[in-house]
Amino acid sequence: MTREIPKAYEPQQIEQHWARAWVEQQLFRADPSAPGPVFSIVIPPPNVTGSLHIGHMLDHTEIDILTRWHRMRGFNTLYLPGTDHAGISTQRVVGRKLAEQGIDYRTLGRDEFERRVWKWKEESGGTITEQMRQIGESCDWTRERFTLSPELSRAVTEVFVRLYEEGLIYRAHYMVNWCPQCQTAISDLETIHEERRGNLWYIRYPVVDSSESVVVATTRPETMLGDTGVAVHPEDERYKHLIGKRLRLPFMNREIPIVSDTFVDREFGTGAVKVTPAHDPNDFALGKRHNLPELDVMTDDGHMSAAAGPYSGLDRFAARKRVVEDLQGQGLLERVVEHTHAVGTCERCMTVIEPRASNQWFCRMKPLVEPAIAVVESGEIQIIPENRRTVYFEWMRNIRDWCISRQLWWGHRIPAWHCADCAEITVARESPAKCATCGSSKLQQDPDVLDTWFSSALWPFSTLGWPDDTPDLRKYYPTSLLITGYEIIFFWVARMIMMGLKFTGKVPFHHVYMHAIVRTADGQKMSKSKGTGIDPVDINRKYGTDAMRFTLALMAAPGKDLIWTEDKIESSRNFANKIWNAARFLFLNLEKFEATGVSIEQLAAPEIRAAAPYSAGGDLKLINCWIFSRLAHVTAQVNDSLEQYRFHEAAHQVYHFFWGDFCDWYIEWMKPHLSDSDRSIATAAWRNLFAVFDAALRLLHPFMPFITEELWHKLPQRAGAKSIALEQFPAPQPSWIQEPAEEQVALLQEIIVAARNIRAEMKLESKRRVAAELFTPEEETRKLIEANLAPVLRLATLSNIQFATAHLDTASGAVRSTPKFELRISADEGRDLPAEIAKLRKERERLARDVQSKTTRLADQTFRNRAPAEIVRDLETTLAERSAEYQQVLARLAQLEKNLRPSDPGASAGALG
RNA sequence: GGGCGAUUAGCUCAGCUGGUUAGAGCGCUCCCCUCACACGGGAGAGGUCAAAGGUUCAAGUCCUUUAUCGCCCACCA
Repeated sequence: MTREIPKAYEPQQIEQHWARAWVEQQLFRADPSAPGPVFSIVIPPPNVTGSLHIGHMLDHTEIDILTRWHRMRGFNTLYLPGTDHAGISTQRVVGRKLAEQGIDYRTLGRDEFERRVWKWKEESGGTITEQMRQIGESCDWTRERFTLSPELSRAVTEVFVRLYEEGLIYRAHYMVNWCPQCQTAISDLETIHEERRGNLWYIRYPVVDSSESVVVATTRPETMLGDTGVAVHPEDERYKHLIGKRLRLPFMNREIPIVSDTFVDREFGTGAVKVTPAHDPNDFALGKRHNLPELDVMTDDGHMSAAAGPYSGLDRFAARKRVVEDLQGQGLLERVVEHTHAVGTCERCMTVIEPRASNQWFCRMKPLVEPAIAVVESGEIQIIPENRRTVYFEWMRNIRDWCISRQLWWGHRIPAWHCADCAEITVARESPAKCATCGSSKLQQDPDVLDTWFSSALWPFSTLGWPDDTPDLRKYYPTSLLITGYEIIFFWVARMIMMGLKFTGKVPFHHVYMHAIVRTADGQKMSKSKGTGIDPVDINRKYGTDAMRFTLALMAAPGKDLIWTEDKIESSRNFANKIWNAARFLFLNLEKFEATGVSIEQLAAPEIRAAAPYSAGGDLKLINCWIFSRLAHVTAQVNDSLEQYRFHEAAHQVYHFFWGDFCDWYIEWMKPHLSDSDRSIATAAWRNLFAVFDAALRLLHPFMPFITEELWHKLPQRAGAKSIALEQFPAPQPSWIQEPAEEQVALLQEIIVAARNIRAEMKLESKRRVAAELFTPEEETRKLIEANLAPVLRLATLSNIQFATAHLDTASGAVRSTPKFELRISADEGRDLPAEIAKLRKERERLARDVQSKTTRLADQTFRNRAPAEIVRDLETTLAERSAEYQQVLARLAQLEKNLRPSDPGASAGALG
């Protein structure tokens, strides 16, 4: 048999092959009738027109790790993929495309435009899901969903109608955030407040039939054209006498009243505030209280309307400039003061939003909030990390009604019809034939569509077939977990909880894991618009998907933002290469072994499949006990870490197990035995090696699905099996954990490292075997070393070890010691005495400090009285050990210094004296 | 204006419920292209845990204050 395995891991073809195979075989198709506990998760649906960026990769990686991990542990697992129609975002993208072709989308008309967007969706909407397939996410593609599909639209309509019937959805004339660029209302959450430097203009309004005047301060002088009043505080002595009088509004020749309202802050500006009910939320409320008329002086696209008189037709910012100039010209501008204040901008296009009173649909939130708070308080929904709960509660308790209508064409059309005859509204699931109030058939559907987040709020149950009672819904709802970024806790998470409780009576998920944000090296948030996004597909081509996944996992400590740098993925790429080469070692040597006449069938014996350890004798027994014990430990730790969403811990654990324990120690230790002339030993060694490797691959699989799948299929014992993804995650027996074996191997490792350390210091030729002497205070230790002499000698490159009966000195060689042993390598040439002395001195200082502090500590009566007895006892033991070590070091140092420079006054021993 | 978080090795970060000598990756130094891997092996150097107080027998870990830097929320013109 020939196995051609390239020297370096080349992920490209392998990944593509498996990505395709997994989808084609429908490997991850969920079966609601299958047994096992349920693990279900719905994807946070990305924008259909988007493409994956590294930020997506983080939650997709986390989701996929957990999904694969659960699946391998026997859960009935569903990972449901899908996309969001992303109203404003998509409409803007397509609008821009059309504009590039010289087409103004408005001239196409609504139906045609919608057709174009659907076409666009068909053409490019697959990008993101194709990327997901490429990176091997283990979703059930047969259950892919789209928020604007007929099925999900049906759920949206159902929810809207029910909420309307309960009076939770209403239509009202109210202040909204208007984006003049997108020409639609947007919600509070979709506006971004930016601190901007501006001015506070002080404008004088003359009092009618009087020589007096009132000065108001404003940041937006152009809105004065829409002023319908001026307000002062009722207790303000400066203005008390003017309350009820009228002012003449410059330019507009309109008389407006002075009203009193406690809302006014006497300290700010002049204590008199102009009131523009149509263009400011506070003024809107104030205007309502005082029956001031609304006067909208702007158009949908942010220009001054006919109501703005002489300024009609001007852009709002041009109008501001002109108004200020004209005020100045008429001597009505008192003064101008610099003033920084928060300006609301549209999150999509960054245009300054215009607060505007208009007719919109709203969803009443208060009645939905209470139960949604309760389930988080009770822990029925657990938010991780916990400190995000506060933010959630805070927002929920101060929630305001949600403006759900958008003046767009792309989205779920509001199922409401206006009657031309009686002006009443009919809300219905199906297009009604006549008006519910007057029976007229002159009905026209409301032109608005719903906020994208309205359908997103239903995602966990609409994707499973709601409002029908489907097997999927029964089996997989509530979902187990939601993983998403903390930036959408309000947009999405909170609303899903409210809607889930309202319409299914159940929470939509039990856990919410909020991950952090991926940033660039200079701390910027990754985003395409800023050009700081990194295309994961490029990264994957260069380093491999597994490397990227592993890198993200290594960085993903809960609640911490992570910074993406290229060197990190290099290190993960190297790890993949390490795995590859460990496999290469196994397979290449297996060929040689096979040549000696042992068949693969023998290796593929059932006990390997069960990963039965300890089948060999001699020193093999210890090392095998050790590696299986390590495996058991690490598996337990990985399970524990993943249980708590501590991905970084889990990733570190598998990394060090594979690279450190398995490659550096186990394989190195086992090498000679794999070709032992005693065939039973060799076979046993191979069996154990393959068993560990097999388990290690399964342990690694959730993190690095591609390379593990590829290598796993090359394992002789796995010939013909379908996929590692469907195999069992390592489930070690408790009996595999053997603390004594772990301690014993750790001690042998220490001896080997000590020897290597001396060799390095002496600059011995790397292959030259030298003799060593060893003193151990305990007979047990000596026996252990004798029993494992061959591997110790080999790994430490020693020719032999002679056991000493007394403490070792440094006279004839360099010594390394721990409380359990002292090791000396004697050499005539190559000793670096100054280096040894430097090292010992440092050791001396360290020990002196340590002994000192421990002595002081133990002398403290309060410590002895209050600390747990165990702590005191431990400390006494360590102190005894340290003191002994310290004495040894002093003695050795004295010797060395005498040898080197007997007359050197700096060579005196002992800091403690 | 509220709230949350960060400050640990040259760099990027771990360090959960306080208890031996504070860890990792990268970088750095030295040795080695040893028949899996130079995307490698071996051995090292490097930290008064932002500052000051406090709680405690014991603090990187808990509390307070300060400094610096982030983020989120917020209708005061």
